[in-house]
Amino acid sequence: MDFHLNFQVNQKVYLRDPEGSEIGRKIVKSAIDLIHQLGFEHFTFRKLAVEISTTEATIYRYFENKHRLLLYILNWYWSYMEFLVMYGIVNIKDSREKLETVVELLTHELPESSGQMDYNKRFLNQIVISESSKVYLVKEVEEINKDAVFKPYKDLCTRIADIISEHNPQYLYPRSLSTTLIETSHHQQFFSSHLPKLTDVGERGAKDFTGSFLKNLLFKAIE
Amino acid sequence: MDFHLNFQVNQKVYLRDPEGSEIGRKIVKSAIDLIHQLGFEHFTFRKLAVEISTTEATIYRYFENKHRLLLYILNWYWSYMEFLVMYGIVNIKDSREKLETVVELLTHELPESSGQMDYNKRFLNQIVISESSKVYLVKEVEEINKDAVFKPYKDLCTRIADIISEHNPQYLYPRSLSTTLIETSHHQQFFSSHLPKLTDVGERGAKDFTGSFLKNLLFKAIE
DNA sequence: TATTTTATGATAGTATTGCTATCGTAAATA
DNA sequence: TATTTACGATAGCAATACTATCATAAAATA
Repeated sequence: MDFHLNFQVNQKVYLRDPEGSEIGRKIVKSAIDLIHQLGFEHFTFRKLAVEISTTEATIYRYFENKHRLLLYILNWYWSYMEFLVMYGIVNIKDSREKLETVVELLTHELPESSGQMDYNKRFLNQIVISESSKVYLVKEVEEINKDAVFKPYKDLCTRIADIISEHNPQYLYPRSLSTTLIETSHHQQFFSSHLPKLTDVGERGAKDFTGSFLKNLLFKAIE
Repeated sequence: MDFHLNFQVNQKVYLRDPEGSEIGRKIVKSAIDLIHQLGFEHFTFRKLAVEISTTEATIYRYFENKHRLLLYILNWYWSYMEFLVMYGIVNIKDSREKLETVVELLTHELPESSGQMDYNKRFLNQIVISESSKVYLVKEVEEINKDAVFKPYKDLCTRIADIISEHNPQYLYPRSLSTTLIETSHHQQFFSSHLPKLTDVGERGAKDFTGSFLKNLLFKAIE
């Protein structure tokens, strides 16, 4: 049996659905490669256009600007992560075990899905770690938020918060703890790799270390 | 008695010391106002030059680019915060009380220092919340780090980590918990103000809420 | 006091970025 | 077959991110 994973990204994020055409899919796929390679600040539509042998004009027909393209990529990631969380905890009865699974998912490489969505998962993971906060840490955040473009992030937050509340209905900060897990998984991984003195990573790998730290933090907070 | 608070920012951050001239001080002061007003992405040296009636060339003689100027502002903030932490816990014996003081400092407005450094503290606080991660979340982070320009952040991290270890010498992640407190104080305040559904803020103010959440998180983690 | 250094302003210029507009053509659709 | 549409090609423009040069005023030094 073969099945498709299809995450419908909010229409407000794009001008023309990139999933709907060969070139659209190439834009997103190559954008992931190029943002990973150059960093978001040095990434431009012109460079992307050269990379995939098309023109800036074509890319602008799909996305208003590079911020929206990054938002598209992150929406896809957040939706995928929510799916992985739901898929990962199905059949698990113990809420503690569910939360352990969540932390593992947040701190380890994305699985190579068998589907046709052949984004480079390692690059995507790096982008989430290094660039994701740039989509909301902008002056226009509230204006942007009106289009519900952060819904996938909020949904993921809610999903994890629900498991936290299931484990401890008395805990007062399930949503904040949920976003703290997500954001902390990013910056602890980033610091572990690039500014290790800001962490206690030692000789361990960034992902394992971050996983241990987060589990400790999480369970102490709610148990 | 009157005394000067003077934080010597690492020389690698600037080309010419802005503290050493009238126009240099005006550059930093107005940069804080303008970055707060426009957001870092929309902030440019040209706009700053117009604002203080000078030329781009003059500003470029002080700072290589706007990233370095932001780094200067944050170095000043981190040094000031380290001072406030040291000053705030002096004479306190109880390590728990010390940590409570730290969280208060991290989540509340900076005091208007009596000194001559008349940066707008409210704006500075907002900049730290919204823009600080942009100085390290860049592709060139390791190259930049070689100039020790993150030392004030690391010093602040160490200072808080030391108090954590004082309170609980067995705790395994004092530095990571320290950076998590700092970073979480930023994004929980940001989310509380702009994307409140990602938090449990309710009717409370962003700062009080974040303070409560962080204290709960911190003491559960180490006690 | 004379002289040199230094800081700034004025002006110019260049490459890149971010974005819009127009037009022709090929492919898909009606 | 007619018509819509998607894309490529090309042009262009305002803003950004710088760099360079030169004159002058002020400050430091001889």
